[in-house]
Amino acid sequence: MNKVEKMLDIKIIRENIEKVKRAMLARNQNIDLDKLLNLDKERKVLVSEIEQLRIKRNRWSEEIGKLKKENKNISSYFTSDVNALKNRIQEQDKQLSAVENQIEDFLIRIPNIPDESVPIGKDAIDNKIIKFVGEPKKFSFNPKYHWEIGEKLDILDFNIASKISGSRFAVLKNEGCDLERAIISFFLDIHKQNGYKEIMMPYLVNRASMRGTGQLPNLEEDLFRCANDDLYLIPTAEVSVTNIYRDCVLKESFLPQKYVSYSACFRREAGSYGKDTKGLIRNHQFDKVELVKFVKPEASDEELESLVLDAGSVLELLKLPYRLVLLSTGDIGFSSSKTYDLEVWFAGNGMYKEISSCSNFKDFQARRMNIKYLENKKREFVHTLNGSGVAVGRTFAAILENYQQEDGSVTIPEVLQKYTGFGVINSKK
RNA sequence: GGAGAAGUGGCCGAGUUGGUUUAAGGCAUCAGUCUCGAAAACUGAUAUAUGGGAAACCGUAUCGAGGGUUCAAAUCCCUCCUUCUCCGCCA
Repeated sequence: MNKVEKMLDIKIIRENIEKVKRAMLARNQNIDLDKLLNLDKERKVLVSEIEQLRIKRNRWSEEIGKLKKENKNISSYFTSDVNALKNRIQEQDKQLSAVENQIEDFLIRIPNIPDESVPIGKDAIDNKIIKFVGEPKKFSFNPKYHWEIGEKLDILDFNIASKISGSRFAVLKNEGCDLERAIISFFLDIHKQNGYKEIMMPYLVNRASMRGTGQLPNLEEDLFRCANDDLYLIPTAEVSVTNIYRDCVLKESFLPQKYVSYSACFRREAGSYGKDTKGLIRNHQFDKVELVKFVKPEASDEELESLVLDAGSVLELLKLPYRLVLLSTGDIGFSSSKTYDLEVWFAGNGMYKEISSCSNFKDFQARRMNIKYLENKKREFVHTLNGSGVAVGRTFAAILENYQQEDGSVTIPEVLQKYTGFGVINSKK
């Protein structure tokens, strides 16, 4: 299987070398593609040499087999040539697998090619704001940060969290628990109404799954790993859900498949030491409702747009102001071809912050995972997409900040009240 | 964690003394014959990847994964994975 995956990938690079080079440049990636192509040529030569040797060997063996069946003397066939042939094949085979390993190592680290509609840019500064939805509320007082509000209401506790686990963890208490569960249920219900099937997946996955969606090998340092069992904690339900169809051939009529999945997510947040150290924004463990789609290639552009609408719909229903941003080539993730971020308004900071990331991976993940479908009796790779629908912890925080009242209480968005059973969280003090 | 059994093509299932076996047989699917039409029956086709070729076609690899023995492995040896059964332990 791995060999298949390699060769298909390299075929595309071989045939579109200039395009791939430009794409890597746009991503600020320094990958020696010429070296890769040389390895590819080397591979080709070795393969055909080995094939020639095998043809010889197979004919020879066949001959011996025939004679043996007829009980004829075969000793004359065992000349030193036969052994030489065998040894030669073994040697060449070793060389080949060394070359293939090098190619594999190259390919697995090459990111996806950005879609043509993605703005070229160095980083987040070159992202393009598409639209604003809803308007930030004007406060007659100085709005507080969500962790201040939450601790005062005794629904968040970071002291206990750091004692039990360390920094970047949160403990939810009292109505905080209700609110968290309410948000999760609300998200799931809305997305199910929009045609997504709910699924609950394992939080621990193997290496192959992480490679499939593209977290490995490059993002290893941002993953929690259980060394004894060589399992990883998922940084997003995307990993478990997208891998459902790894090594599968789907019927055309089966597509599109749309899933919604709640999960806890785990991230080491290596390299973000200074950022968002307080509150719920950047924790090692957080809840998220994820949307995942498997679609036919010609549908994926459109499916990304509808995915963005589906993610945005829950924010609109919660009446949380947000803006939609198209990420530049310098800011999109490793596996993605095109990504929109939804950034929700945080009244405390007075800024928009990411609450959902919706991506079209095209066939990038499908190639890694070998997910195909039958198109006119031919097998083609599916396209995969996913997006948060949306991050639960950040929604919790956004509600606190946007719905805070001057007296320190927080009102609950109307659509959530049937889930929480209450309309306001008051201070107990 | 301990003991045992098994993993073959879309599915079922042969193969177990290594040798014209990519793999019998059945089911399913597709096409054709027959029929007014259908069923039945009959005939034929039906894996994937990759290399060569305009094509017909030819080659190579693949019988859970990886490695080994051999001129030759689905068949022998080693490691790993998965599933099932029994025991133990815990929810």
